[in-house]
Amino acid sequence: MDHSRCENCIIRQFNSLRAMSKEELKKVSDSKTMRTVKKGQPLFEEGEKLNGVYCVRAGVSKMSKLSPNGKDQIVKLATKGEVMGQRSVIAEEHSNLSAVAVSDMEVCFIPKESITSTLQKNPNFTLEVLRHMANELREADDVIVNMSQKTVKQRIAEAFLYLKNNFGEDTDGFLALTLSREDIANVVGTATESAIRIISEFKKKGFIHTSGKRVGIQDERRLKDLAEGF
Amino acid sequence: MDHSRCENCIIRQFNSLRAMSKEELKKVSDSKTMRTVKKGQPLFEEGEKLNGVYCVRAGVSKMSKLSPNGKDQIVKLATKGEVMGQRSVIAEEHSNLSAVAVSDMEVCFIPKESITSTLQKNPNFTLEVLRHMANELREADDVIVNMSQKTVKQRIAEAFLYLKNNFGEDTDGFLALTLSREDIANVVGTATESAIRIISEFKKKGFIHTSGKRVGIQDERRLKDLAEGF
DNA sequence: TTTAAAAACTGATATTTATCATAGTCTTAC
DNA sequence: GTAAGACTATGATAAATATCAGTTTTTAAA
Repeated sequence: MDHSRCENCIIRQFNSLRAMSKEELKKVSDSKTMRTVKKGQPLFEEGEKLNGVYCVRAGVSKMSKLSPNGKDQIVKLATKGEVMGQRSVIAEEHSNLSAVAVSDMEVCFIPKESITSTLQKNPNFTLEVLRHMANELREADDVIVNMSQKTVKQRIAEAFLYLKNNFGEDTDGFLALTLSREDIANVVGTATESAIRIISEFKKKGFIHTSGKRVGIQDERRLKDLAEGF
Repeated sequence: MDHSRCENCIIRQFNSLRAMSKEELKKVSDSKTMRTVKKGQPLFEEGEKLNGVYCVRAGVSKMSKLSPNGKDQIVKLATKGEVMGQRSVIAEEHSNLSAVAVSDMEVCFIPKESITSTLQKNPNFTLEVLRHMANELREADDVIVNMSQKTVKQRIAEAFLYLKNNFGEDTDGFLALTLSREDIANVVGTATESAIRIISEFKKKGFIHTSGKRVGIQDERRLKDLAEGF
């Protein structure tokens, strides 16, 4: 079985492409191009016109927005199954976010015609995309609330729990996805030094253990309590 | 012409209901119920199961989420044309937000069956809803970035400009939508006292003028500069 | 119109977070 | 293996924001 064909791709089950028909998938598969992206490399930039979407087969990308003062707010981490750029293609806008790989990635680029034509013809697909987007919108609402109601300490605790739940741990008990301190700061929206300070504090208190930039969770219970405000 | 019928309702042009067919609109119109909501009254609560959506004909509602510490973050102000509760109905979830009128409202309650059945049958409608939601998602991303990268002062300046652009001014030169200081604080995610202090400062500097809780914009240029970080 | 309640305001202070400076520690490319 | 550059770490300080306590003003109900 040719796993480079969308028809046979398991990843599809995680996203709205599962609502496509066999024929539609064949067309997508014929038009798509595979691409590997090394850690640190960009997939696309804020303001760029996207001619298609990126379906993530492996690895993780940060999606962020740069501010005039040089800070880069990470809005979302896109991982296996995620279709990046979908929002911009649907709204027919230039991208509102930049995407940069935070680990080596394997992605499929799907030209936007494949997507938009299926949106016109297959109501099941459209509905499936709509459901996905409804979920993303709730998640975004939650982030807004967290940003405004939780302290930096709580947000960092939450970020570590999120990383564990979504990307798991390696065999040594460290979080499988290692982010730089700067990226962690940009996820929770604080200064890099503040993030580092709080990470040190968590380590001293025995919530986590670290080795270089790697972080492992030691006391999930207390991290959770902190994140929830006890 | 009967303006209580959706077919003849102008408001429809502002939202995804414009993609409905004549027959679908008739069905919606037969199943809907009109309701007035006084300022301060709730439309629905966070966690509530919504049996339909609310189409706003007049007035404004705040959509917010309560945190354990008692703060209420306002995520969105819904106004004429907005279809409230759509996200929850599509995702088949209980509402993630509460809705409370901030001015006297007139809304139409549309049972969810009218919406979901049209979503199944009319791809144009589904696509239209999808486009709307793609826009809401970008707006939510923008709020996240503002929350984390701008100071409270900048966010309050922005809020006043937003209120002017979206709701206009009355004949006396005050913002047509008057929010309490507490609501303003909850929009920008700060303590009520902090918001009041900054509003006083804006007044002293001549950016705005006030009368009771009402606020009027005096120097839009400088407010804009402040909001953008100059 | 009076009056009680709610909302707006102000000051003092505490806490949180950012900024600047500098030192140590990892990587990575040669 | 080592040197340069990038990242992590920590201290000192400044700035932003929250909290608490109280006063004044506004609003709305009797």
